[in-house]
Amino acid sequence: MDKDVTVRERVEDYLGAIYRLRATAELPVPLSVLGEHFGFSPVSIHEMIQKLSQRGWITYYPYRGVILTEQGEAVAIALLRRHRLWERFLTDMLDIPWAEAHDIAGALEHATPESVTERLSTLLGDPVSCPHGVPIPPSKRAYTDICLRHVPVGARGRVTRIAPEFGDILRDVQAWGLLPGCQIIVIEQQKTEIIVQVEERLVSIPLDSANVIWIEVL
Amino acid sequence: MDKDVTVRERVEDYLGAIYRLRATAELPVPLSVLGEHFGFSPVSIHEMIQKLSQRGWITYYPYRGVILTEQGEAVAIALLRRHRLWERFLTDMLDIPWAEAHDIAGALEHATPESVTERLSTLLGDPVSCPHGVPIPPSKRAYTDICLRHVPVGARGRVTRIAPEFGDILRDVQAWGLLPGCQIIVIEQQKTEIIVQVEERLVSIPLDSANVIWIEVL
DNA sequence: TTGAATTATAAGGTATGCCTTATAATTTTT
DNA sequence: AAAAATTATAAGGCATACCTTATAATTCAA
Repeated sequence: MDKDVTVRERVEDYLGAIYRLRATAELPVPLSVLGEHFGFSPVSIHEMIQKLSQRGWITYYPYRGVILTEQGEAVAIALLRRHRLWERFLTDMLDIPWAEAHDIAGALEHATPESVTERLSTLLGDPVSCPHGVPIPPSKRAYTDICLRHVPVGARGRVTRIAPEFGDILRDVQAWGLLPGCQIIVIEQQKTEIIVQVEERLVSIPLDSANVIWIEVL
Repeated sequence: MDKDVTVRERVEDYLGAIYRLRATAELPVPLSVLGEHFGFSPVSIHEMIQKLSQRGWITYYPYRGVILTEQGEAVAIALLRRHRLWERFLTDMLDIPWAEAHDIAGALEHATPESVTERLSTLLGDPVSCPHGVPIPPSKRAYTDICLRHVPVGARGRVTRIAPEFGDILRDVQAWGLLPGCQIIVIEQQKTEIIVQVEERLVSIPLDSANVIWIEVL
């Protein structure tokens, strides 16, 4: 991996890698997979993961791996969008071979503000796939639910999905009566947990779990 | 000045700054001028200057200032060229205001390999000045041919190569009699095609094809 | 020529992401 | 249940460009 890279770039690269590695790896993405991808030592990966977790980009499940938070995913998706658009520009308008374009896009994507991204998309005719057919993420998220952690206190909503589902989360969700479809009200948000009203009961949900429960706010 | 910047980027920025500050400052450029430009402490500037000097980018005259070596100047000029070309791209093709374009170009310029620079220049019609009329340094490209699309009307030249060769281009080129070596005169340039005289015949060439036919102007 | 201003240098500090080595905690396999 | 493998954590290091403070060398101006 590059040696000469900015802090912000590294953060983006980590988030982007986690986003893409979801496809090939299980969820959450194990640190070992990240280590292999970057070619960094397990200790270094672990260190960086701690920081990303502290800063709210990812949720870290020790001995299991990481998943992106809503914000982390937004960063990763925006990055990927910039990447694909630059790829198209380089191949379509500058006739640069795809393999080379991929690497160059990997550098340009970190130097591209939102305004340029969207105008570039327009210039290219708003393409929906990269030169090899891989989809380009749209500029705005298509789905309308947000994860429970970010539902404001007092809001009412309906559980839409549990994702990613792993470990004991399904069992917990069932115990709490939080299956998809049921209505909830967020009562209180604390340091480590969120208090939610389900039917007539109050349930206390750890933040980690709140990260994988998705709500459509009503 | 930016805080989050790569080592290589910082080196380029120093060389670029020295190059530009020659205009306003005397020669050699005093470190105090550099310090003011970057907003860094004199000690930091001095430290960096030592390193640049050791690495052969600049010559340092203690108590006087610095001048670029031949290599250092080459780096600075190439950087400036990339900068100006990105500015033109951002303003001409993406309609981004110049002030903003300047800053964005300042980021993109560090992520742009030679190949992209030259193709970008071609795409823009090999402009010779930035959006505000400041000259764009020419590339010292080894090859002397330019692509047919940018050969001025009336000019005479010889076909040097077909690149990149793809699709049916070779067949078309043969049909037109435009094989490498043959002489041509550009008669007329239209929206979608270029009229070229080959031997005694007039040939109409689509712009797409004109992009891959390279001419040495005589 | 002498004093003031500028410039150079030395010494020590911060932050960051990477490294290695060693040990502890947990999970997985036998 | 015990052994093996994986994962986490602690401790100490490296490189880099910036910082401040303090002192030495040189230039410039009176």
